[in-house]
Amino acid sequence: MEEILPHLDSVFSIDCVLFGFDGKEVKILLIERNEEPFKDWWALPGNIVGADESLDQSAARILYELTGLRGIYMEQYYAFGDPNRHPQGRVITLAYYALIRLGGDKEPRPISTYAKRANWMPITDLPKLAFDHQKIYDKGLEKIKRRIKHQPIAFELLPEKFTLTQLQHVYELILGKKLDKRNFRKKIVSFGVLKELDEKQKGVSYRAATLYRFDKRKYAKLFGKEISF
Amino acid sequence: MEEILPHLDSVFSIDCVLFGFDGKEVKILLIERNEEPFKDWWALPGNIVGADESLDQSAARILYELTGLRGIYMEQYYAFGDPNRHPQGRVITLAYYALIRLGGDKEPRPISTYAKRANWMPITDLPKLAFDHQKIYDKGLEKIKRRIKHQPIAFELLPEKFTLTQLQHVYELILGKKLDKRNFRKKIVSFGVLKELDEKQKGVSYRAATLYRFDKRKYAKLFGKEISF
DNA sequence: ATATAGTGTGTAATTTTTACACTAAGTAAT
DNA sequence: ATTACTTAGTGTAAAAATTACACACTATAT
Repeated sequence: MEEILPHLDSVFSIDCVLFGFDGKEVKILLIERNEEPFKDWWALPGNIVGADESLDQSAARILYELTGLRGIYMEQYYAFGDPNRHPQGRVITLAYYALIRLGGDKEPRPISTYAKRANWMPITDLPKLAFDHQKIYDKGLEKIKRRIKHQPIAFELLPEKFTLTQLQHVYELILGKKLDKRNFRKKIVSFGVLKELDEKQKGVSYRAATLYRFDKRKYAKLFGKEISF
Repeated sequence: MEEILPHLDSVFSIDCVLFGFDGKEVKILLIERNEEPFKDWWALPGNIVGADESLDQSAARILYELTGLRGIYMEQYYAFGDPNRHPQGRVITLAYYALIRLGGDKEPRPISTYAKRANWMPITDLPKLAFDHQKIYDKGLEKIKRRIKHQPIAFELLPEKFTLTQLQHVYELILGKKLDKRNFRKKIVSFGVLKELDEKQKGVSYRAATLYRFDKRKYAKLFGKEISF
């Protein structure tokens, strides 16, 4: 139930944890603030929700403004609204995470006014974050860990064609633990959402691995079935 | 007559899906609106987030005002913010669900201004809901289904002392499917969070079942381990 | 005493998960 | 062309978890 009350001066924003994977490391995109409060601190990218935007649209816009990317997998995961989380007033923020394959053209653009610059930072070595952004990040990572066990979202971090070792690598980095190669392959293949290609990895100085593709059609059919690691 | 809308970027509210169980049915608490828009429609209880309230506090307040209950298990689960979800302006709402044991003194109180009355309605037979509240409810049920499979929240719907059959009943109602009695008991007991009491059910005209209690201490120790149905 | 209604229990078959190590294939250096 | 190097790719046996399934027990009511 909602009523329109005249007294509010609360601000509603969206903050994004943009997870990226470059083949080596999992990173998130942080911006260096150019404004008080927390000037010169690193922070999660975020913005006020526009008057005519849906929440998803707003999140997508923030991502687009920062990276030039569209059509990225994003998911709302938690609202943070402690009355004191923002030193200058009441700001309720809704957190989204996104999964992005890095490399090539997908570097963040040089940025708007409120940030000096943006950087992909490895999640293994993050700076102190502004506001309650550490908490927001932590919860995001937790959510994504849970999610990756049950839904095939790891593909979103990989190029269209990838090897099973790369896929396993993503799982290991996000879950923060080693997985057994044979069991991993057995399981991931058994879900039947991978399409083995007639193509091999290129440019490696050892035996080239077979490339696979995520098969969205097959996945759609399975939907509802859960997977688990 | 046209209402004059304050000039606001957005209004931020909380809506609650209060799940209750009376031993027979799973119900949710709905209010009958006494104001436009959607006057005379049934709706989820909700309210604007107060200036000095955290989100959890706000949800707890809404629940308290309606039921007089405190200390109830509540969980934030999703924000709804379609620009047109409220006919009179932009209202972003954050949804919470709660789990409540019904019976005895826990009936909803007669209500404040915006609602004529409040009623526990069985989820198997809900009326048309105001705004996008059907969507909010659907998502809440979905979340709770997932949650009940992985965390011992079903206890929140039961009295302190309960029988295994009652517990199974709750699972069946929420998951929407029958479970095997022997397997259910085997599994739920194996988690080790139930304490068998020296007491039997009373007032039944057949063999009385043993009563159990949920053991929070044991649960705290297990935490992190997931359960699954 | 008998009918009734729900309680409480075990096992075998199947499926899933886990642990574990070597050969194959390609590249690079000599 | 031989060798060294590096990662790809594969199977099996043991253990654990899940499933399917039916009947005797116990308390009450008549």
